[in-house]
Order: sequence, then C-alpha cells, then structure tokens
Amino acid sequence: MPGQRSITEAEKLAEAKLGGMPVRHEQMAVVANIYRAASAVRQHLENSVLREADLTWTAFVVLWVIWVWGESETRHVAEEAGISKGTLTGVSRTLEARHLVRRAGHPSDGRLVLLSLTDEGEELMRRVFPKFNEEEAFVAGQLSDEECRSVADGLRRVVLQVEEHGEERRLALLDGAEPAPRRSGRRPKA
Amino acid sequence: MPGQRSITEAEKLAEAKLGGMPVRHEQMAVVANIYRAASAVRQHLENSVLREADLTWTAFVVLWVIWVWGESETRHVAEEAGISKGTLTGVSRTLEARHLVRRAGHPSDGRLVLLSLTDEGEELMRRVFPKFNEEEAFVAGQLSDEECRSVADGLRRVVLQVEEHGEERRLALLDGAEPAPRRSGRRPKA
DNA sequence: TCCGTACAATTTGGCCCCGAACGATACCCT
DNA sequence: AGGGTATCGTTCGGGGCCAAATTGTACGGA
Repeated sequence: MPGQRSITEAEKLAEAKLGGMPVRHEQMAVVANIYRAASAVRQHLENSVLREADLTWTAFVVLWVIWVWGESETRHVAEEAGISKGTLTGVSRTLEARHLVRRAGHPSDGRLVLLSLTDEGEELMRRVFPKFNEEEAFVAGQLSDEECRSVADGLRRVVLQVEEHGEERRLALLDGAEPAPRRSGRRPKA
Repeated sequence: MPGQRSITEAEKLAEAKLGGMPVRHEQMAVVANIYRAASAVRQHLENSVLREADLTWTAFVVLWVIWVWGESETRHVAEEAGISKGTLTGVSRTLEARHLVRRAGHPSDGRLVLLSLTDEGEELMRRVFPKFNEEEAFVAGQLSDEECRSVADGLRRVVLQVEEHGEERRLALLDGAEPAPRRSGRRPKA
C-alpha cells in the first residue's frame, strides 16, 4: 500500500535502538497503538461528556453495563466492565450514594448482591449515552464504517487470544516455578 | 465479508436496549474493543513478564521511553509515556530508589530535570524487553503481520484524530460555558 | 447435625492517575 | 535593573485498580 502513513518518530527511534535485535515489529506496534488509543479515547471522553455528567470513565462503564443487561449480580458486572470485584465494590458504593444505582440482596442466595439502576440512573443514561456515542463517533472519525468493523474485529481477536490462551501461556512461562509476588498490593501472609 | 465473526453477546444486548435509538454501532464497537484489548493486553503482560521483573506496566513504559530516547527531560518522558507530569514524578522516584534511573539537573536551565537509565537499568531492559516483545507477539498471535499493520494503522488514525482535533472539539462542545470541575482530584481554589 | 469445601462480596495495602495549586527559574520588555 | 509572564517539576487531594486476606452464606456428605 503506497499511500500508507510513515511510521511515527517514536517507532523509528525504537527501531534504531533495537538495531541488531530480532524484534516482532508489527506486533510491537499493534500493542503500543492499542494502549495509546485507549488512553487518548478515555481522556477525550472523560474531559468532555463524562466531565459534565460528573462521572469517571469506570463509573460510566459500570452504569452502562447495568443499563444494558438490567439487574445483575456484581460478579457479572465486574466481569463485563473489565474491573475486579474489589474495585466494583467501591465504585458501586459511590454510585449508590449518588442514587444512580440500587443494591439488593439476592432473594434465595444470601451471598449474592444484585445491582440495578434507579429511575434517576436510567434517566441519566438516556441523557448521557447519546452524547457519549457521538464522541465515540468523533474519535473514530478518520475511519470508515468498514474500517471500524475491521479494526474492531482485529481487536476482538486479540481479546479472545488472551482470554482463551492467556492463563495457559502464563503457566507455561513459569515452567513450574511459583509466580513472583505482585509489586503493588497486599502481600501474601505466608 | 461472509466469514466474519458474529458480534458478541454484549453487543447484541446493547443493540436490543437501544432499539429505537439511532446509534453509531461501528464506532461504538471500535471504542469498546480498544478498551477491552488494552486491559487484556496490560493484564497479561503485568502477570507474566513484568511480574517476574517486579515492574508495573507504567514503570516499564517509562523505562522503555528513556531507554529508546536516551537521557530526556521529564516532560518529554511523560508525554511519550502517556502519563501526566505529576504521575511521572512518583514513578521516577520509585525507579530512582531502585537504582534503575538517574535524575540530573539540566546544566543551563535550572527548571529542567533529566532522566537517564543507570547501567543496572540498561541491563534490565536488555534482559526484559525481548520477553516483553515475545508476549506482544503472543497477544497478537491471531493476526497476520499484514493484519497487525492494518489494525495499528487504524488505531494511529484514532490517536491522531484526538491529538489534532480533540481540544478544539471539546471547546466546541462547551460552547462558551466554563468547563465543569473534574469529579476527582484537587478542587479549584476559587 | 455438624464439618469441610466452595464460592460470594468486602476489606485492605500498595501503587497509579489526573489536574489544580504551588514554588522556583527563565526570559522578555521597558 | 526589575517586573510581568511563561514554563518547569513537585505537591496534594480524590479516586481507581488489583489481588490477597477476610468474612459470611450455601450445601453435600458423614
């Protein structure tokens, strides 16, 4: 493809630094750009639509999940929102304090908690989502519908690869050794 | 393209919920998948390569930037790493305490601070980067080189769109009104 | 009935993250 | 020379974030 944009300055420098080293360039570029795009998109949305609605990105995603799926158990919400259960506890507490979300015990299983939107929450999403979607369209403005589909499809394959083979891969890398402790977070007791 | 993967369960539910509403589906899907992919990739790398090197994602990105660009002013490092100056202060302090990074005042401009890798830091990157790159290749394993290029190119266009027109767009959305305060973070004094 | 195991959400600890406020340095202009 | 103004890095406040530890409920089997 002759009209292709030239690679960015940073990518050129990286290549220079890695001169002799065998590097998977295409894969490096795709990961770097996934992350850059995610940051850019999040930042744009937080500083436009979400800011005027007084929502953080994560709070919005959680509301969105409950809105779309209806009343749900917290573990499903966390899973679908892409955050840990522990994080969800805090976020949903904040949303409950703002009367956007309701929490209710499961009628037959006392371990479960169900989250649902209040009327106020529903109303907020009806008001905010269209604006949010318009900004999604803005950030993707340089891509045709067909290109959007193709990029989204490629990204879905990345997500699937990690979801389906990530754990197995991490275990293989350890090769029997027990995993190193995480740098941050609570230390194992033993 | 007939063989295209069917859309995910969540995407179908979203469509149902939004029944009557005019929604930019392709753009919505591309944003959602950018974010999902970014989380998945980060999580995989943090729990494999970075964990055994005792680095967080952000710490690694900062080291990478300094490694590739050489000794640099902090503002350039923050910009390139995609984090704020304030965040970089904390991260670089941690890295300095671990003797991976050196900080030095600029010889002629007293406001600037220069960051560079120590020998230990260089050695770490030479050891860790190849493994990191191998995992980048793993997460992109379902994409051909050509598909990687195409996805990376699409994402670059998203980043560029936000970088080049984002601020202007946010101003236009405000339409003269002063911006709402951020939900979290230090409150304006006035 | 009581015990062990399984699995739920919450708590906790350490770090990341942004952007407003701040203090210090640089530099232009008169 | 000296007073604005711009720009640097740092500090600070309010959250977000993960995973280990914890607490509490469920349930099958002895």
